[in-house]
Formats: sequence, structure tokens, C-alpha cells
Amino acid sequence: MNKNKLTLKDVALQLGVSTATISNAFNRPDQLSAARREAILAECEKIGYTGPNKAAQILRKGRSNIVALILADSIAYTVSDPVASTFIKGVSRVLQQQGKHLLLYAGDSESILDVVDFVDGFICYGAPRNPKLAEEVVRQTKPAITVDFNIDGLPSINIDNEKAAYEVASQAIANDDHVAILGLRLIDSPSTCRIYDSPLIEVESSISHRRLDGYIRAIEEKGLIIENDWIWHIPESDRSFAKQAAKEVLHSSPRPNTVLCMSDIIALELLQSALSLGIKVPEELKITGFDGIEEAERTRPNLTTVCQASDKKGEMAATALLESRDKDEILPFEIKRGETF
Amino acid sequence: MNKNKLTLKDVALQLGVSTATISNAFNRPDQLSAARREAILAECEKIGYTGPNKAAQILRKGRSNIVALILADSIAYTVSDPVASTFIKGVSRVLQQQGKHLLLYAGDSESILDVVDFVDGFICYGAPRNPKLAEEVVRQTKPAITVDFNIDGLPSINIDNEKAAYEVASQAIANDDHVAILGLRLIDSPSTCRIYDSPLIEVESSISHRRLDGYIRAIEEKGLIIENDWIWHIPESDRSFAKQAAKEVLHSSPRPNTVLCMSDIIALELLQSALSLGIKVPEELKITGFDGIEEAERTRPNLTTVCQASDKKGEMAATALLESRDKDEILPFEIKRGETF
DNA sequence: CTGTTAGCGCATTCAT
DNA sequence: ATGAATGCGCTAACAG
Repeated sequence: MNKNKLTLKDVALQLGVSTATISNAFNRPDQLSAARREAILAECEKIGYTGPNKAAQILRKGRSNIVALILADSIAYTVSDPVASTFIKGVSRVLQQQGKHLLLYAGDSESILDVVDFVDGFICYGAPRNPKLAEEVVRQTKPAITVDFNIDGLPSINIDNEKAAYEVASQAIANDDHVAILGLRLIDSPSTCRIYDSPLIEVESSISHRRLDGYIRAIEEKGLIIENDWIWHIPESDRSFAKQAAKEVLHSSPRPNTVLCMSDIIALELLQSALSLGIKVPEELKITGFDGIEEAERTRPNLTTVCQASDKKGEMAATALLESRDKDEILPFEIKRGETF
Repeated sequence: MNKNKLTLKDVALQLGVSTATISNAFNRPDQLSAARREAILAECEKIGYTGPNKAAQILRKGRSNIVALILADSIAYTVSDPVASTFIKGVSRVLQQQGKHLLLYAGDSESILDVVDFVDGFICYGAPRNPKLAEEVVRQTKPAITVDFNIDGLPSINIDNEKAAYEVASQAIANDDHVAILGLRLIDSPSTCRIYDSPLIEVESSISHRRLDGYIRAIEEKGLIIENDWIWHIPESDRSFAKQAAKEVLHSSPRPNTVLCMSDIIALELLQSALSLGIKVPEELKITGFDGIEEAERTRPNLTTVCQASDKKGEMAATALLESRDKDEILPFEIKRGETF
């Protein structure tokens, strides 16, 4: 038994036909008679040739069937985030169904240059932590699509974050409430803190700032105002950061009775902290979340939140990329009324 | 501006040097003077050549820097499983650090043939749902390693599941207990059920069966016996399946007062079901889990479980693959005593 | 329907 | 330290 892999040429030689015929047997059934094709494939099977070398095909065809999913953060962080992993779920479902492969690409990598040549396209899920990646995606020529943020001329998939935030806040807030906001990545700080007068970061296309806009619109519409020291910045949707923020809010005086949270993870930490302090939810504290993760339905009381169907978003992103759709999509959201107000 | 990508040849021509020199400038710094190299790289930067085409490199060098992680199940299922995603976390950390890329490969795919030619190696995390994949992994020649199961001559990474199960069970069980087991993938059934006399599946290398062995050894050592109708089969570590099983156990008579669960997800569902029925844990019901997921520490009461450091396992798997270590590893585990017994 | 040929873009001898 | 030539394994044109 020969350990050296058979090549198309070897096989052609052995079967006494030309390389093109073997190639066609595998790639273009219409180029030869079914009988001949069957015979050839059977022979190949017998001699242990499993088909044309994929590496060579990639070079030759310029297509690999690999799609890169560029994440906002490291892979490590992303796979343990329920929203992101639900998105990945949707993406992977479509890709697998279409015979495509999924390459996970960290948003804090140096560069996409080492995959751009062999990948078929890019799905960018959230603004990559390393902004250089976004620039590189624009500069290259493979199809690409962004989700939850925008890049120059690329099609994008989003929900209307401003409107969603506005709606959930509107429903939660009463005219005489004292409102606080637990925000996500609002300013450039590695730790949880009130934003005070710190400059907001990447304000243009940041979903957090759209949500902030929506919250503030709702607040002002009730005739209230919110000062910057009642707005917290949380560097990432991580439980321990969130817990810190929750603690600060609940121990600040006067204690807010309505807290708008920019993610369910944050809201759940706040909820748990509040309960363990004996604060009654929603009587003494109303809470809204954002995202609609599964865990938020399981808690008691369950969370009122903005449901965005992340898996659908993933499916849509993959589909849009594969069909090279070119227009932006705004996906619907749904306010899911729970028991936290 | 030329939209056609520059090739090594183009650049060589423009700079008036040979292609080999350009290639060496990028790949083999020792083959030319530092000064010359710098000059060439600078020129390349200026004319917009970002380096040798990776697709061509894959063919030429036979290396892509892509590692395939073959999962037991679909990607969709796997990313939302806390144990698996923790494992991925560990893998990805090492890969990123080594400049390797991660291709997620579903265990229910048809075949690995369409990636085997360009991938640098395989990490197989759990026995793939499609057993053909495991065979294909053996037959091919790229480095490969298995985790949580075994394949023929491949190195593997495991914990001693039998011993871990034995230890946690030993600690939990008292001499006059009535014990039940909530098992995972014990028989070939798509739904939750007691195993009765159904034939056990893939008994040899299945971690579930090793755990079962350990549980039973502990039980018998206490002078007890467990009948097959007190052992449940749960098709996958999924909350709704687990909830069903929990319900069955808690409503069976006589109700067991000790339940050994083969995953934390299962244990957590049981815990929650028990509490909502007003059953006191651990006074009326002792529960053990398996895995040591984060959520199991957060619950009240928190779970007594077998902690296996899945992220370390992932790191170890990636490292072992990249360094082509050839021997099996048995990783340590730790019984984490919580409040559920 | 089949065979011949010319690259895809590069890395690596082997000369110089 | 450098340049010319060879082929990694395949596919798409084209010719027959």
C-alpha cells in the first residue's frame, strides 16, 4: 500500500484515460456519459483515490468553500457569550447546509491578510476590536457583510437599536421615576465606571450609542432628564463587570427605581444582586434587558427585554453572503414583556 | 489603481529582481541581507503587495495553518453547550497564540474529505455523531488527536471518568440511600427514558459508560444495588430533555434521595425542578453533577460536581497537536463540594 | 465525448 | 547573495 497520496495524474495514467476525464468525472458530470463516469468513480474508489486535491482546487478555482466569521473579540470571549454563540449557530446552520466551512476569526487578530487569499468571503459580526481588520476587509475584494455595525460600502444586517431601546424604555418608565442606564462599551475605559463627561467612543456606528439615544429619547419624552453620572459604562458583556456595576447602582443614593440595561447578562446580574439585597423587583426596582437570551426567560422573575433573533440574524447573514445580496437589512425585534416591570 | 491582485512575479518584475528574492524577503530572512530585505519590503508596501498568495502557499508548502476541530455534534449544538464552548475557548487561545486558524467542523457532516487536503491537523472533540468521520481521520495522514474518546492509534486526552464518577458518588451516597442515575447517551434512543434492558451503545470508549461504571462501583461498595429502571438515558445534554428526566425521577415512587447526574446541565435542571416542587436539597434529595460549568457555581444551592478543566483540556489538545506529541494524557479532575449534598 | 495544453502563484533546488 | 527552472495538483479552454 502506497502511503503517497494518489494524484489525478496517477489515476489517469492507471486508468488509461486523460486527466481531464477524471477531473470531469468528479466535477462536471455533464461532460461525460453517466456510465463512463460511474465506471471511473468505481475504479477510483477501488484504488483509493478520494477525489481531486482540495488545496490544488483552491488555487486553481479560487474558491475554498470556507467562510470566515470575523468576531468582534477573541474567539475565547465570543463562544461563551450567549448572544454571539446563538448568532454563530445561525451562521453555521446555513453554511453546513450549503456545504461551506466555517473559519472563526478573532477580532483582536493582527490582520486578515493570512486568510484573505483562500477564504470565499467574510461575515463581520460586530466592530472588530482591532479596527485595522475592518479597514482590511474594505480593501480586499472578496464578498463581505457586516452585522450589528457598518463598514463603508458593505451590505449590513442590523436591528433598529435606537427604536428598540426607545420602545422598551418607554414602556418601563413612569413619569416620576429615577432612571439609571447600564451601558456597554460607551467610553474608552477597561473598567466599569460612570461615564460622567468622558468622551463617547466610536459614536457613529456603535449599537450601544444608538441604544443610548433611544433610552434618552424615551426618558426625555416622559419629562425626565438623566445626568451622565447615572449612566454606567461596562467594558464588555461579562458577568463580573456587570456585577460591579450592579453593586454601584444599587448602593448609590438616591437609588434608581428603573434601570435600563444594554444586555441581558447585565440585567440578570443586576436582578440577582437586587434580589440578594432584598430589593423587590419590580416594586422597588424595574429592570429592562436587551437581546433576549434563553437564560433571561428561565429566571424568576423573568426579564423584560428586547428580543432580537440572533440565530435568524446569523442565518440571514450567511444567506446574504452566499447569495451576494447587496442591500442592507433591518431585522425586526420584539419587546418581550417579562416580570421585571 | 489596479484591481487585479499583484503577484510575486509582477513585483519581481517591477523591482527588477528575481521572484526568489521577493519570496525570500517574505519567508526566509536569512537568505538575504537585512538591508536588501527591508528595502524590498518597503517597496512592496508602497506598491500594495501584501505578501505571497496564501492559496498558492498552501499548495506549494502543503501547510495552511488551519486546524480543524471536529466536534461531536453540529456546530449549532456545540457552541451553546457550556462544556464544549469552554473547550473551544482553550483550543482557540493556543491556536491564536501560535498563529493558527480554527476551522469548526460538524460531527454530523458527511465526510472530512473536503478539508483533509488543506488542513494541518485535526482535533476530535468527542466521538463524532457520524462514525464515518472517525474512520476517515484514521485513514488520513495529517496529525490528529482525540479528546474524551479514543481512536485506534491516535493520541488522546481524557480524564479518568470512571474514577471521577466513583469518587463523587462515593462521597454522596450513604448506606441506606435510594439512588438514581441520570445518564447521557447510554442507549440508542432519541428520547429520554429509563434504560431497562436496552442494549448499551458504543460501550467501549464512551465516557458515559465509564461514568456509569464508576457510579455503579460506588453504589455496590455501599452494599446497595441499582436496577436498570433507576437509570435514565438522556439523548443529549440539553435542558428540555433533562427537565423531562428530572420530572420522571422526582415523580417516581419511591422517590430516590440521591441522584447522580452525568452533566451539570442535567443536575441543574433536576435541582430547579426539585426546588419548585418544594423538595429540600440536600435534606430530601442529594444531587451530584459532572463537568464543573460556571453556572453550577452560581446557583443556590450550588452544585457538588466533578470539575474537569475544559479550557485546559482545550489548550492541551491544541498544544499536543501542534507539538505532535504522541502519548495519551490523563488529565486530573477535582471533586468540587457544593451544597447539593 | 475525450485528450492536450497552459497556467493558477508560489517555493525550492541548483547553478552562478 | 541571487536568478532560472521545475513542479505542487489541478481545471478550463480548446482542439479533435
